[in-house]
This record gives sequence, structure tokens and C-alpha cells, in this order.
Amino acid sequence: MKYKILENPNYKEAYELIEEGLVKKATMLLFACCKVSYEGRALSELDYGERIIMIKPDGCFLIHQDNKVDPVNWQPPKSKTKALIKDETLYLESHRRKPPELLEVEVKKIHYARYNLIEDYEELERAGYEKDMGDMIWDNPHIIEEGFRPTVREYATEHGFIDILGKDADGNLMVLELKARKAGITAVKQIRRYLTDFENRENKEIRHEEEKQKVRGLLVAPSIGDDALELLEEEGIEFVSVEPPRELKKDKKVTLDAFK
Amino acid sequence: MKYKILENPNYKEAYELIEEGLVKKATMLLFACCKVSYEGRALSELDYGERIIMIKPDGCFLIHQDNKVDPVNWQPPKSKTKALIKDETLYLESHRRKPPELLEVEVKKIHYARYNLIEDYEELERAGYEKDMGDMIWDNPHIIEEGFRPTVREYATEHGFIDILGKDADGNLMVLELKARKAGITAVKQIRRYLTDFENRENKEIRHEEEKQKVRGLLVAPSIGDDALELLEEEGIEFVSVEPPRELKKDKKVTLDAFK
DNA sequence: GAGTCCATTTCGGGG
DNA sequence: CCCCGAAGTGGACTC
Repeated sequence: MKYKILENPNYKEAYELIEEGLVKKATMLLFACCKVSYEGRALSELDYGERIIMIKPDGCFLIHQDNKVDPVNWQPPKSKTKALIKDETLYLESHRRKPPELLEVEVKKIHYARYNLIEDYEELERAGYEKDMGDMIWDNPHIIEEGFRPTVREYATEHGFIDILGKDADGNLMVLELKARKAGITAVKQIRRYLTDFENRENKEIRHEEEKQKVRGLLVAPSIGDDALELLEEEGIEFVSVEPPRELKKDKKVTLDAFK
Repeated sequence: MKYKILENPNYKEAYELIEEGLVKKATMLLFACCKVSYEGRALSELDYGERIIMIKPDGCFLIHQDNKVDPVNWQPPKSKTKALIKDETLYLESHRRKPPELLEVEVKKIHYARYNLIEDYEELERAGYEKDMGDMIWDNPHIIEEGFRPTVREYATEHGFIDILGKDADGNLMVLELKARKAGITAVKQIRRYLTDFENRENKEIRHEEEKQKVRGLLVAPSIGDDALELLEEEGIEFVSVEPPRELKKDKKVTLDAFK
């Protein structure tokens, strides 16, 4: 059987449904009045109230209140769920090994319980992220400026990775920091630190070869905040406005499929 | 009526339940085969598959696949949900004004729909966070060392806020950075920047008054990573091991209630 | 396994 | 309203 549903089951019926759902690696949905305690990376208690509990076949355990996007308590994938009865009361436990974390649910009244073997073979197609911007600029460097030639992506410095490193038409080094959303002051500081690192390295390794080579810092983002703009100008860093690409791979596939 | 439940409703019945649930500001739970598209801060598409949809009275709209803690698509609180029928098909839309974001769900088959007016008046009680650590140290400064006197919390510097500022028994300034979890290299760098800021200010404003006053940087965390420890020793910053307090306010309340 | 960084981060607090 | 920073961040990717 691919699913089972119970309305207002008693604790024993609910227990059996949950055990069955766990064995079948089904997705479970409970609506119940419960009390929750968590101990692990932190510690929490939640007194009795009606909540929605979701248990997924990957081991996720979610408890949702009637507000917020995030669950009030949860366990991540690969956690082990157990159901048990003690003193005529149903308890649920979700246990994580590393780091050790335990979520305990005391179920006072269960209004609804179901499990389903869910059929979903699709994955989310996304666009408009920093990585997409990087891809686009790598393939179309003229977006930044004519003559720009990107050479390295994710170039490692002491303080982190430079998104794109390259040279301009005059052979000057260019350090590009990409942001898919409005850039803030932190992004400017980030570039400044990269530049410092890079210029230090410059002085040590390359300066003697190409004395007049400059290092240009560029912040590439759809827009920039006022305070960030101020700091950027002080620091002599440049800003280039680029929108993150809003094209799904699926759309590209369609184009490619046209050749078949 | 405080709830309504439908098994395998047709698109029209489901539509009516959802409309009713929206009017009553109920919490809704749908299990349906659907296709999802999102456009807003980013862009995404998700082809047909069975998912769990949760609509909360605060305007949250969640779509969960059968894995992961996070929903595959969502809208935050205060979003406006609409249901509509077009070509004998049920559509759900969740719209956010600022920033403009739209989530569209085309419902191919609805297996289950319910709404409930949820009764939950409890809030999560938590402990073991950075703020709790700050409270504890503020109230019990000897945890750091004998003679330590905290003076300011969240002291503003150019690069951010110093968690706790104070003086030691000899009158030296102490800059405390708190971490509720294992401290990494970033925490050490953070302190180093605070110290730089602070010493600059020192030189300008205070140095002439108290020439021999030192500034001590302290990283306060339950533990520290190897690489972070190395940098910390190089920088002459001190490490103090403190576990975040694991006591819930409720426990304190119980103590207080004993006086009534 | 640990470290690093992005995210439609979410969420809460302060100005 | 925006800005800032913590979070049981989660999740993907690299080493």
C-alpha cells in the first residue's frame, strides 16, 4: 500500500501508522497537539500546542508552527526517527549522530496522520545566482569592458577566493568580485582585502618583472548601496553594473534540442 | 467551523476549501501533484511532481519535496495568497510586494486538502546562544578572569560591534569576542580588526592620558580550531574556553515562581 | 570528514 | 523603513 490515512486516531493506531511509514520510507504528515524538547548544538523547549509534523524519507524531521518559513524545531537529513509508547502516550524521537542532537516530541492528541510514498522525480531549475553571473562573464567578458580577458576563476588568496581574475586591454590585472544582489559595504571591504593580499604578493613575486602593471579592483553587481559607493570611490575601486542572467538551463536545453 | 478536510477533491472543491481557509486565516495543508515557477530575487522552475504545500495564516507559503529541511520553493510572511481556476485547472499564487516576487503553482491533481484554525500559544524557549553567553559573562565576569570588569556591550567600532568591552584588574582594556560554537579563523581575524580600530582610536584620544594602558584581545568560545589557534597565538590574542549557558529561562521562572 | 562560501538565506533587534 | 549580524543557519562543493 502506498499510503495510509487516519483521522483522530488513538495513540496506538497512530504509532502503528508511523512505524509502517518509517519502514516503508514514506513521507509522513502529522497534525497533533504536542510538546517538544531539543538538545544538541543548542537547547530548547516548546510547551503544548497544535503543530504540523513532517517526516521525510531522507531522515528530515520538521515541526512547523502556524507562522514563519522555518520550522520551530527540526532535524536534518540522515537523522534516525523512532516512535515509542510510554504510559499510554505516544513519543517521537529524532536522533542525529554527529553532532549529537536529540529531538523529542510528546504527542498529547493526534488529529491526523498520513504517510505517502511520494512520486517526485524533478529537481529545481534555477537562475539568477552569483555562479550564473560568473559563467556569463567568463563566456562574454566584453560585458565588463572591451578587451577584458578573464584568466582564473576562484583564485585563492590569503583572505578568500577572488571570483574572477583577468587582464584589461593594457595588460593591467583585474580583480572582480561578483554579487548577484545589491552590493553592500562588505563587498567593497572584501575587494579591498583581496587587493591588499594581491599587491603584497605582487611586490614579492612579480613587481620586478613588470614595474608599471596596475591592479584594478572591480565590484560587479546589479546595483550598489550608497554607503558602499562612498567607500568604493575612496578606495579607487570600480563598479560595473551587471544583472545576473535570468535564463534557466532548461531554456538553453530547448535551444540545443533544436539542433537534434 | 474550525477545520475542513477533503480527500481527492476535484479542482473546484479544492478551490472552495482554499478560499474558505484563506478567509478564515487558517493553516492549510495540501498534498498535490503540481508544477511550480518562481520569479523574484532569483528565478526557478520545478516540473510536475507530488509535493506538500503549506499555507500559514501569517502569509507564508511553503512547498516541500520529499527531502531536505528547506522548502523547494516558498514565500515569506505577509505574502498574499490567491487561488484561481483557469481552463478547469486550479492555480495558486503567492505574491510579495517588496521586493516583488511571485510564486505560481499549477495543480494537476490534488490528493488531499485541509485547513485548520490552529491553537498554539507557546513560543520556543531557547538557550545556548551567543547572547546567552554575553548575559552570563556580564553577570559573572569572574568566568573570564578574576578582577575582570565589563563596561560596555556591543561597543561600536568602524568594522563592527565588539561584543563586550571591559578592564582587567590592572586597568588594561579588554576586547571580548564571543562565539557560542567552536571558533574559527574568521573570529580571530574579527578581533584583530577590532583591535586595530581600537588602537587607532586609542592613539588619537586616550594614549596621551594613560601611556602604559594595554589592550588585550580575548576570544571567548567553547573551543577553537587548530588553524584559528595558530593565528591567535601569532597575534597575541588570548583564548578563554567558556561553554554557552544551557539553562532555559523557563527553569529560572520556575525558581521565581517558588517565591509566590 | 572538515573547511569554505552562497542563499529567493530567514529572523530579530536597533536606529 | 533599512541596516546589521546571528543561526541548532542549510546545502553544495572542494580538498
